[in-house]
Amino acid sequence: MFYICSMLSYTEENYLKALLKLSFQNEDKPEAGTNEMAAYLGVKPATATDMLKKLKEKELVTYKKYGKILLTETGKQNGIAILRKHRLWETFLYEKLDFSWDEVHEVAEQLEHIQSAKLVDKLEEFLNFPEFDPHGDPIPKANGEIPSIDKVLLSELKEDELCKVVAVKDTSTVFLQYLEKLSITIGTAIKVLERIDFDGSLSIQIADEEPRNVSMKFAESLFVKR
Amino acid sequence: MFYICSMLSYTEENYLKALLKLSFQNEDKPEAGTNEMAAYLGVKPATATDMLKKLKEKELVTYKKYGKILLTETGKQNGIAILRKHRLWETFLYEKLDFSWDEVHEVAEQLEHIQSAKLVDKLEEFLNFPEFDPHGDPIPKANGEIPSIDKVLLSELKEDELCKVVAVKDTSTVFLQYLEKLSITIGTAIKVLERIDFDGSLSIQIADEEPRNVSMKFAESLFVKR
DNA sequence: TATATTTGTTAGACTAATCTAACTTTTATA
DNA sequence: TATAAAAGTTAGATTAGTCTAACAAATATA
Repeated sequence: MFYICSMLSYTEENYLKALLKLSFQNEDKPEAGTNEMAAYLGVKPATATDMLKKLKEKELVTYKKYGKILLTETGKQNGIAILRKHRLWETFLYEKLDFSWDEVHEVAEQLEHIQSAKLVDKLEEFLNFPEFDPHGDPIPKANGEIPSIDKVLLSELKEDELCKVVAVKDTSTVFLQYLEKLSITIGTAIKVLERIDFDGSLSIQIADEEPRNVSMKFAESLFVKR
Repeated sequence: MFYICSMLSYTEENYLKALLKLSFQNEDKPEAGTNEMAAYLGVKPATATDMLKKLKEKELVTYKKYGKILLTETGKQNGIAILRKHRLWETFLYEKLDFSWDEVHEVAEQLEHIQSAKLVDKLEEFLNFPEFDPHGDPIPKANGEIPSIDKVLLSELKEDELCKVVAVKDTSTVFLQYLEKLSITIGTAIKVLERIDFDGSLSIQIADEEPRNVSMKFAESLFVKR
């Protein structure tokens, strides 16, 4: 039962991670299409086709011509290992090196490809076995387990409900910087004061501040816990 | 006066670093030959020739057919920037993640290629602006300056001289593990008790321990300060 | 100094990852 | 259901880094 193969290229690792992320996005059916993959990775569909054939050869994905792509168990475990590294490095950058919320991703994209089992495990220990990264996403354990947490979108709450921010759904720089401007971070308390049916926007109270209105798009980008 | 170009490939960076290291080795004339480079990098001479042409195009080295290779000022500054990253990461691994003396190099070889000016500077700050890495080698500053230190080889000392270990010349695993076995680390005090002319070996006292004999090869692999 | 040895270069080929352009299959829709 | 649109594939080319084998230049040595 040894799933993690270390002889993957930088690029192969990225394809596996992309596939894993896409499978999280479409929870019900964790498959992806060639164009979807290509768009996600910023390459042309032709390129993705070639790579997918290669990953199939290595038994990391199941795939046949014109069909959907699915990770095999081995492919999934390898993807999870990369995600684990990514999120541990993000946590390191944020907590130890004072990187801001929106700066960590880009550097972690590079760091996640460093090959050293010892490094990952020591880093995890150094960070005190964190369960969630700076964006609130769960950090897979060494055995591949992924911590889970109850969370709903802010947009799902009813009037007068109280909650705490647990994660961001949208990790774009522009959204993260907006959150920073609003002093919203993981753990911030929010109360829904009013729901505006007209456009789906919400009037909310952030911590103890003055009420403020946020758009439906905003409310659909933030995960909270009731 | 901006020397550091960030558009260097992983491989190009390695060639620059190798050239820099070779130039330290032959202090008097900091040039290198094609075969020397190739051997150092573990590639064939033909490969090195191609790469050197490319580096010449980019004005990182001066080089002409059948001639010696020399770093330009830009090439040197880029090499120093990589060395800086390498040694800072080694320090991080050793001090914060409990890696041993002989484990840090391999992982730092990978980490040194991460591209992020902010990361390097923040890491340096996090480590409290160390001047020397775990092997006692100087860590270049952000401006390219390299801290210097008085050091001589243990083999140069006379009988009855006292010294402290400041760096290792040989960083091979087998030597580092031997040092660990002898409880020698940076800062350890050593007294030369006797020089054996026959084979250049020394009788030394390490800290407060019992006298012990070490070979000439050993004494020529350790840097100390009187 | 003539020749052998060492050092370095060139030419041609390979692999991984990418592209474009043309083609094929699947799916959606009129 | 016929056809247009979307999705996916193939073929052929490109680039970076590497190799081997054959060759050329420089250096060492008899």
